[in-house]
Amino acid sequence: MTALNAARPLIIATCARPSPCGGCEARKVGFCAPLDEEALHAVASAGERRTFEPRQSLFNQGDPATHAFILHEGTARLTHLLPDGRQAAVGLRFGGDVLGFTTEPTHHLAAEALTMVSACRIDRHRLDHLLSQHPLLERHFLELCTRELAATQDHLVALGQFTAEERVAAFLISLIEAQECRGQHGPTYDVPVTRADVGELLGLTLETVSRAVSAFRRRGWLRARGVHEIEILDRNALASLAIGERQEDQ
Amino acid sequence: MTALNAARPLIIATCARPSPCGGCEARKVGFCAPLDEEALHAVASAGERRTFEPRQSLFNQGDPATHAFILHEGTARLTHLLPDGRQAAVGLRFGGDVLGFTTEPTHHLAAEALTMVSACRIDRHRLDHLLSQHPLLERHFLELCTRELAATQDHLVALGQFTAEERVAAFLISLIEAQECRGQHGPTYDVPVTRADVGELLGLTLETVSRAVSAFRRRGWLRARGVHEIEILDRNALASLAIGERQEDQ
DNA sequence: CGGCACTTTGATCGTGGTCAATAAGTGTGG
DNA sequence: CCACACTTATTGACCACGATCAAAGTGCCG
Repeated sequence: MTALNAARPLIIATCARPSPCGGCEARKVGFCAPLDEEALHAVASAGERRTFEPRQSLFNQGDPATHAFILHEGTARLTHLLPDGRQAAVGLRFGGDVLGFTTEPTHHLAAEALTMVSACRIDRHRLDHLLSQHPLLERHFLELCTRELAATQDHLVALGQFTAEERVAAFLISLIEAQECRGQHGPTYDVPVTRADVGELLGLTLETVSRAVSAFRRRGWLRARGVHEIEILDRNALASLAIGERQEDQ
Repeated sequence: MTALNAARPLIIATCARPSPCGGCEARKVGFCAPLDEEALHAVASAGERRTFEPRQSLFNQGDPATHAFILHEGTARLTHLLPDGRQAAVGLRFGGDVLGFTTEPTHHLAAEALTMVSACRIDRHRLDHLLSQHPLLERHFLELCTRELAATQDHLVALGQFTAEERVAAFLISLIEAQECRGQHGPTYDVPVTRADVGELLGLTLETVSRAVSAFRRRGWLRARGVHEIEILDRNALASLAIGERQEDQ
């Protein structure tokens, strides 16, 4: 058993990562981070800026995959609907992430805004062309995709092996980390999703999610500040659950 | 509810896909498919061919990610070990797939051979260099990564929403499809994994996997031919479970 | 204030986990 | 070739975690 693995919580969330370079807001994170001027301009002019209301969909499952989206502001989630009506959420996406970039002719997932979202909608063919024109851009896409894959694999491990409380803890920790990556610090974080949304992300019912949060609150690990805001009181306790160290204590 | 979604089973398996081009065996599928002569030669000479016994590991969780592997022959699996000893499997990988290609300094997953495996081990820096030299190669990597992501998302949906029998059915169907992609046809397929392995892939115990297979056998959906070989008798029944149409019938 | 969506909590049930015993393969050496 | 050890698979009995069903409770917006 190779014990010393750098354990990390499930990441439903942060695929794009911050980069040290400064400049305009949109460039600090993810997609726009290390691109040269030319590529940046090419992408901006090839795409079309759009905004979406909360719960509005960027694209639906089954839609022809004619466009990809680059998320600038806000939070979105990717969902999959099963033939019998069950719905699963595959992850959350934030500023800097790319959505709907697929090799298949139709979107296999739907993308839905959770908050106000501003995104750049770009034609797939034009994007492919841009990728072959700008090696840096293509490299950047490969890196984003690799990270997104790693995050999805973490999520998969969590759904395969974690208990309900571990999953909820992992969700909270990765939500926090996503916000810290984007400059939101302090013990208070906002939770832009309902209990039902969290349930769909974690393969749990909304009641089970609620019970887990209540249990954390009862143990003094967190406190509710308004409905969609939480204050973390014992991050270590949550983090320990979130990486899959079984709780021996109470 | 956009009903007409092209439903597909969970794919723990096939990321590389066959390509129409002929030529040497290694080129028919996945990694080596559409590469130009030059890139192909460059990769072959930069990497080092290695073979692995069943249950031998290509790399371990926590190892420095100094090399990536291109799988030529055989089946491998990617696993993650939790601090408390629980183990999860993230997927199976076959000929043409790339393993251990990560942006992080260490491998977060382990890769283990299930059958005899022949793979090409290549230094990460040299690979990065090759990628920037050969746009076709980089494009190919991006495509593989995108497919692997889609497969992992399917897997995730299955672990989030499927019952035990649905998961096992989905596993069998995707195993079959992976073999058909690689030229193995006929109603008989081999299952290069133990019940415990399947359990780790599906977030189930080995007993539950065994019960599901027994149930399928009892219903006349399949028959065991030797230990690691099954004959599919009613593929439609399995496929229906595998895409998440709830079984009304017994 | 009413209406509505979301959350919390409780009671009960069922799927799948756990523990255990047996059976069936698989490989090794006598 | 069989005996033996060992791994893997099957099946059963029981139990627990989380789903389901149900009913308050809470916050938000018109």
